[in-house]
Amino acid sequence: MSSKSQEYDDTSVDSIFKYAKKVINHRLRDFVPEKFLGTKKGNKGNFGDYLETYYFGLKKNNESRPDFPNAGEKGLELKSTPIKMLKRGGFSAKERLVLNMIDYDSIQDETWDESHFLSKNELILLITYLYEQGIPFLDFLIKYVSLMKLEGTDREIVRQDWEHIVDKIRQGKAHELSEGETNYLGACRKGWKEKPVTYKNAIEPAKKRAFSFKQKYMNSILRRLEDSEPIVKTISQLRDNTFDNIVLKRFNPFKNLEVSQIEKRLGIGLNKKAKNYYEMLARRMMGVSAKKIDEFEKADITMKIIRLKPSGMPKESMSFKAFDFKEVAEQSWDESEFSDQIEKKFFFVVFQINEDESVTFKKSFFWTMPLPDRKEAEKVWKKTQKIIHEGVKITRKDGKNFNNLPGSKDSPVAHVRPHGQDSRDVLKLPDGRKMTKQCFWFNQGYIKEVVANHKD
DNA sequence: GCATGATCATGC
DNA sequence: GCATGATCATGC
Repeated sequence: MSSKSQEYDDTSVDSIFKYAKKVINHRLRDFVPEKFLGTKKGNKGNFGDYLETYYFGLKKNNESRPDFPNAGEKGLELKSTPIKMLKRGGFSAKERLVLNMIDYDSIQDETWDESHFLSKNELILLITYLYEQGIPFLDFLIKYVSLMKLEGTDREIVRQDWEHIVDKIRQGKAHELSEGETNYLGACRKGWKEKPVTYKNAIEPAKKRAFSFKQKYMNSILRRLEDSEPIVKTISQLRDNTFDNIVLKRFNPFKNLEVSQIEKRLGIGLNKKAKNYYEMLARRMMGVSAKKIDEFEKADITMKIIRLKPSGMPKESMSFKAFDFKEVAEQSWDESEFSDQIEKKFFFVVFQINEDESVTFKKSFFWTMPLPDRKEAEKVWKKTQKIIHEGVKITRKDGKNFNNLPGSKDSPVAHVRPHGQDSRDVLKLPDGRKMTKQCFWFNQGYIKEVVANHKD
């Protein structure tokens, strides 16, 4: 066992993954012992070698088994891959991910399910780092650590690629192989210095090749890793426009457009049934396809979707995070989560439900809650705290739970209502009883007012 | 499995 | 059409 054997359990994928994640935002230099620093130049394989040796404590070997043979069902393979920064901002995969060498002889007897390829590459621990020209590989910043499992339609297309390559080899035509004839999995040249080799059924000797995930495929993997993306991609945009204005302007072309028209214009097809449909749509309208908006994350801006009924009344109240009864009981208003949440900057994206049930984009605007309204919310919170102290009255009727926490009639601004997976999703009250999880909500009427008061 | 934002369902 | 309890879809 290696000196790193204390750090993780090499039979557990979870344990290895957890240990691996600690390298995010670090550089190899942080882990490599002093005496091994500066001995080598930026040689290609070095990043991976150093990572295996000095961080994971693995002995370099030429075995064809995965790097962690005992982890999971088929083992876990460790791979590292570079990405590069694009001039227009954002990142892309720098190169293909080279996998195992193709053995032209033995592969002819393999089936996909029993293939050496699959046994080695079904589950990969992928370490993604930022390549920068002119700096030593020891200083490349590690950006992502992810488990890359070959599954779903990707797996099927890779299988078809694999079958295609193997067929060609069985026909003795390995020398004709090119990367372009397959989709995600390519047979790339490897060991170009070496002479072409001959093999069973060969029509003529063929250059050595390895399986690889194509660069474009690695790009798609990268897209899945990047969970946030900025709205503003270049600095020049910010020279004569504020960030807020740039965001608002993005929505201009969609004003009063029906949502399917918006999708059409954006060239996308979103799942209309998803509960986050409008949130996804709003993000795409801003030119962001990642799950999170970089600037909103950094500025702690809360984006909320509002759908107005024809009457102008929001279709729903606005929910916040479920609260912990004990926390509300013990905290002061100033340290409460709700006071934190409502002091944030909000970004509202408003859609209008029309009489014919079509939905159009109406407007978007930034908003902070005025102090008098925050005072009112404070009252609701304090009332909630008082009721929790006194013991919430819970009754059951028609199979439903009812309680005496502040309702929407008790305040023009906010109320308390359940917010859980279902009625079995409960939390403990300070007195030990259990109650359906609850959260604070902005009243529909209050949101209506906020939207109506906003002049554009 | 759970947290979260969002939405559904029902009674009055 | 509102008030309120309950639940869904997604992401991690």
